[in-house]
Amino acid sequence: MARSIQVTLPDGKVLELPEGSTGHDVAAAIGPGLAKAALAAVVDGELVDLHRPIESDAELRLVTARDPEALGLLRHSAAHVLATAVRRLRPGAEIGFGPAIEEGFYYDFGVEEPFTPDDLERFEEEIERVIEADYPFERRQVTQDEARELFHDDPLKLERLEEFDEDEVITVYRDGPFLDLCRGPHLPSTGHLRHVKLLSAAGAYWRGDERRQMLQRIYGTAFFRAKELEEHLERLEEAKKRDHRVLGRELDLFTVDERVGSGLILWQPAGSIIRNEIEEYEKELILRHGYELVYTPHIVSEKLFEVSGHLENFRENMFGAMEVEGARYRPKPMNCPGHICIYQASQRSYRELPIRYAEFGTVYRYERSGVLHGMLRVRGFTQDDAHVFCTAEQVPAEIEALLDLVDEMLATFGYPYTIELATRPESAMGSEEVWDEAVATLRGVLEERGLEYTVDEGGGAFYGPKLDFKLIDAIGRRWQGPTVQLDFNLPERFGIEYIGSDNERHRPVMLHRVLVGSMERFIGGLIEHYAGAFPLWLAPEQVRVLPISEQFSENARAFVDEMRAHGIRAVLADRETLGYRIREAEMRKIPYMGVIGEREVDEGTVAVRRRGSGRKQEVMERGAFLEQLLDEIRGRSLDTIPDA
RNA sequence: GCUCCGGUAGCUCAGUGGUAGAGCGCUUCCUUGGUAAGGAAGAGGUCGAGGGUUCAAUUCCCUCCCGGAGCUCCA
Repeated sequence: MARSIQVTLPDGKVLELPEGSTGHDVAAAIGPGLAKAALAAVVDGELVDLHRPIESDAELRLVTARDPEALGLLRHSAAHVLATAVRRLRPGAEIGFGPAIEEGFYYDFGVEEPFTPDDLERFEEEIERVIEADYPFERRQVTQDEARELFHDDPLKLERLEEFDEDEVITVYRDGPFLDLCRGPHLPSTGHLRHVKLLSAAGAYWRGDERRQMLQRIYGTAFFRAKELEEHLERLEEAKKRDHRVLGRELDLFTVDERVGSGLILWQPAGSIIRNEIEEYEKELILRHGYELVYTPHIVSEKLFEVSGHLENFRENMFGAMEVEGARYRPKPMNCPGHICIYQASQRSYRELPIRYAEFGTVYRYERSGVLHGMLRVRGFTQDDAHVFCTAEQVPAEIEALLDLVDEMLATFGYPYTIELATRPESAMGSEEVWDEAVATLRGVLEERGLEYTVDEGGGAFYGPKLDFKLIDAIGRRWQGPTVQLDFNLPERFGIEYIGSDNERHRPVMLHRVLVGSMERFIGGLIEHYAGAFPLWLAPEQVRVLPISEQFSENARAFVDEMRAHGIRAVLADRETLGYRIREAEMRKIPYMGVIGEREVDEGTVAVRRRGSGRKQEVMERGAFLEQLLDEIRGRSLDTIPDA
């Protein structure tokens, strides 16, 4: 007779079951509905298979499709089922890794011939068959020797096996014909899978190492409900429609030209308006916050980068040197050394601190051709860079001020955000005490403000901890936003000093910070965030005035001129039919159309049609409309963003 | 940089071993239109670049350039 064990459920209820009972038994003991819905169990905090025997008294929670763990489980199992299908159709395929990832899953295969889109379709069909067969996922613990035998035909798995420690548990999972080295856990059987979709195939290095074999990776995703999969696919479609490269061309915002070079952005007039508005806004913002504007050159003597250490640490990202009269110059990859030189142009007193230098500094970095991507990843870009020199005591106040700045700025663009605190990495410079103190300072400011944040343990740069702000865009994607970085390195290297109240030399603390990061990346992201429909203050063309027929052109032109005199970017369009012009203006995502016909001329009004609002329109006094525009522009209102 | 896919008119794309097409856009003319495409005519291409095979290459082969999906890396 087996001994019995006590299983404590989340509601505190205790079940008495025979030793070796499984999560499934627990579910069955509670009710048949749950027995059907249960997918896995959390036993003493560990997520395990539903059919894993429970050896001793334990706390247990059952996982169903509704629990947050379930989706990962589903996708991991989907990866195995994909591999099952691929192995059936391509028996020779070597299997690599196949994890669940944020949006789905992937599996890497070593194959002679890369996969084609047709292959993906065939794999999807085969996946359906594997699901229908409803193979149970069977877990088995094996010895190193057994494992080697089982995977003797799978060199990639054998390599992975070598990395196991003596006492480490090795488990394999089987679903039907397919066996994989895997920690698990999995769904009870392949029949629990539903709504699996393969999305793409591309090369990926074995273990992410470019010196190793190139595998073929298949990406897919899976959901419990058809509707969720549908929505996910729609989101992908939506993202494609918002692609800043497509909108950038359609709206004439920016271009690249191979005669200029890869990764180098040419800002067309419409894009330049957006950039200029943002720069003007930010200048106003930071001058209000006590920054001073500086300018530094684009090319700099290489010696400066020897002092700064960039030549040592950042060389592979720097453009090559050019020689002038025997001296070597480099396009600058960062602005900090220049700002430090400005700091050092005179002797500094503690009375001057904090000193905050800001520059829209254009930097050039060599990026491998394969990583370039529209405006998001380029070789030349302009940072809204600033460096704060202050005393250690001033750091908390500086961080506080920065939090205000970030908050104000991100609200202006309509981005919610999250905060990450990155702490000391393995190879850090400076003593542990200095780091601990700095991290504690950052943490203290965040906590005093009651701000939520996550900690990226060991995610700091070698020279200091940082705060990262992540933006969340209109379709829920996360983007790198503002960062603040403490720097223990450059002040040392350059020997920066100030004279304290004690008349002694002291080393100031240096903060690096960016708000938008790079104009290119930020505006690229902004194009996608707004789907090209910029709020009025940023819109390259703010109002298009449409006379109903050419006989009203003159009257309409006068109104356009009046608006222009007030700094409003208004344009007259009187060529084609009214319907045509309205369509054109909608497609150009122009915030306002002003229609002028006989009635409007007689009454001195304008029929205002707002972007995206269809036939709804409002006939307004022209002066009132103009005032409304100016208010909306001055307030940098987000009102004209269509609902995402 | 690597793997795979691609490059034909300003844009989106069709097509072929015998030097090329559509839609949109552009130009001109007609139309003077009340809320998402009025009509007609026309211009526009060294079919990414170079080399090779061939009587003949935009088409087949090679190299390079550029772009895309990823890998790795980052603002």
